[in-house]
Amino acid sequence: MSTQSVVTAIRVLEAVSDNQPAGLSELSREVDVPKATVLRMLRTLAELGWVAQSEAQAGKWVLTNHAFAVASRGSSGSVIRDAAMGPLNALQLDTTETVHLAVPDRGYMLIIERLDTQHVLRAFLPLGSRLPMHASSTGMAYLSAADEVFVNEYLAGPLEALTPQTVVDPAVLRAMIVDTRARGYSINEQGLSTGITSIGVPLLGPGGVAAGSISISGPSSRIVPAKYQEYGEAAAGTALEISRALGAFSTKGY
Amino acid sequence: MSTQSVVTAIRVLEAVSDNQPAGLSELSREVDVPKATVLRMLRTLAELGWVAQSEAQAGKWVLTNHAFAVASRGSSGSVIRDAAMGPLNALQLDTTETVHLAVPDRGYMLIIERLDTQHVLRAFLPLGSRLPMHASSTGMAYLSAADEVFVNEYLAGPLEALTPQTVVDPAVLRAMIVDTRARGYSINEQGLSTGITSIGVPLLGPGGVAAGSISISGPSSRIVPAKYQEYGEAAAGTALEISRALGAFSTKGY
DNA sequence: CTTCGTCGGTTCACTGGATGAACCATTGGT
DNA sequence: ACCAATGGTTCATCCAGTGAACCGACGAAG
Repeated sequence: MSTQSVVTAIRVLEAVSDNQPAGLSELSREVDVPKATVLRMLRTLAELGWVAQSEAQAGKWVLTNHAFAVASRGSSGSVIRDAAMGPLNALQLDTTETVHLAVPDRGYMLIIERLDTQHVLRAFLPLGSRLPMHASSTGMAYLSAADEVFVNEYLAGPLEALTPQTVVDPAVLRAMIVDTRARGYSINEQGLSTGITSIGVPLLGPGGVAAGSISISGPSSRIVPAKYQEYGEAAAGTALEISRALGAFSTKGY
Repeated sequence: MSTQSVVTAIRVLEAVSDNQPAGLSELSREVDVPKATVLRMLRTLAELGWVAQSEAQAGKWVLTNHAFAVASRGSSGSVIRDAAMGPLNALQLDTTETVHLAVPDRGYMLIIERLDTQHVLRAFLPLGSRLPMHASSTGMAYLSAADEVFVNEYLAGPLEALTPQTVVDPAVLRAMIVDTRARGYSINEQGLSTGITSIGVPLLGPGGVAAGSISISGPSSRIVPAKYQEYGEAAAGTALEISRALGAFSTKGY
């Protein structure tokens, strides 16, 4: 509506982010705004240190680290991170498996922290990875704590299969969410990546609303069904601790 | 100069980032722009999903995770990350200590990846942390590979001491940079955090320009002088591999 | 070698979107 | 009851943002 130049600028910024080394005409097409305007936006954003011309390829634009710095410093995730790091550390040491901390972003789960296993066989989810909710244990855990409206909306949308094992049937997913609620933790067997299994538990923020989730992941050869309960309960205990720190159960309410 | 509304919007965004749950008047003062304008910016940014009103405290504004997602997805760091993860993984397994990947941002080093040690005694630098260059091994390593102009500029600025051991004398720092160049790695003994020692090596990008750095860190009780050389050389080897992957030495030139 | 299509980047007259002083309603401290 | 903050609204003024048309350069195709 208002401040359309700002809207354009941000859309340009996001377009740059999506198309990494992006050319002017390319961006102009993407955002559907005249080149002159796009260029002005890029110049302005460059002055502010958010984008820069790629040194490798003249004329191509890239995001700078500054954008990342600003976003990560202030992200609402940082509150969660502060509350979570201690307990997560303990959980990682207990289970010896990789532990993730994720927060929701528009239907995806965003990995904002990771504590690694000491095992040689280990998988990586780079910081900033976006995982579809239905294909990850963190996502399903989050959905199990999210309000019905959000869940319905999400399940109504297109659900991509990342592996042959990814569950994309809304009815089945709904049943899995119910199971997750009853059990206290979600289980994802190779739905995100072949050979990887993970266990997720939701985190609650102030007022008891879903704020994110944590997970324990590892190769399916190590994270076997016999361990699900042990890991699930360990993660649930950790999540409870974090949620409490976030003020999920404080009488102060919201 | 131009597109001042965009400038204002971004400045508001950064102000929100810096003051976490920030109030309207507070931001107005910070950015030195009338409340009405700030509010319009906030509303626009909210429409775009970059900021939101805190649920906990009405009227307070916070960054959303979406900002983080956009920035981290497109960050120029992602190119480095892709090139670095493999070699870093090997380095972590070799040394068994915590390994960091950092990129520069306006005089700070930004931690964009971390691979954890398996030791119980371990320190955390949350992902997204900003470390002053002169107080970190990653920073000094970066400076050792950066061009003179940048180094002079940085050393001319205010240099904060984070611990009693932090070196803040420009002349001493300059000597340390020379040493780092000769040695191939930087050493930081408790200059960032008491009890933590770390070894850093710069990464070079296309054209041989400094692009970031990696480090090995751990408690000073484990990272003792006797190990400096071993770790330093291991890190240097890893850095060389990453720099090569980044095209630092490709004949293709800049 | 010429032509064509694309690229990144520039120019400039027009106008509608952005601006900010002054305003209101609430809240909390004394 | 008062005062000084807060978050949020209004609206006349005007200048910043817009975008069609332009340029020179490059690469592929004829």
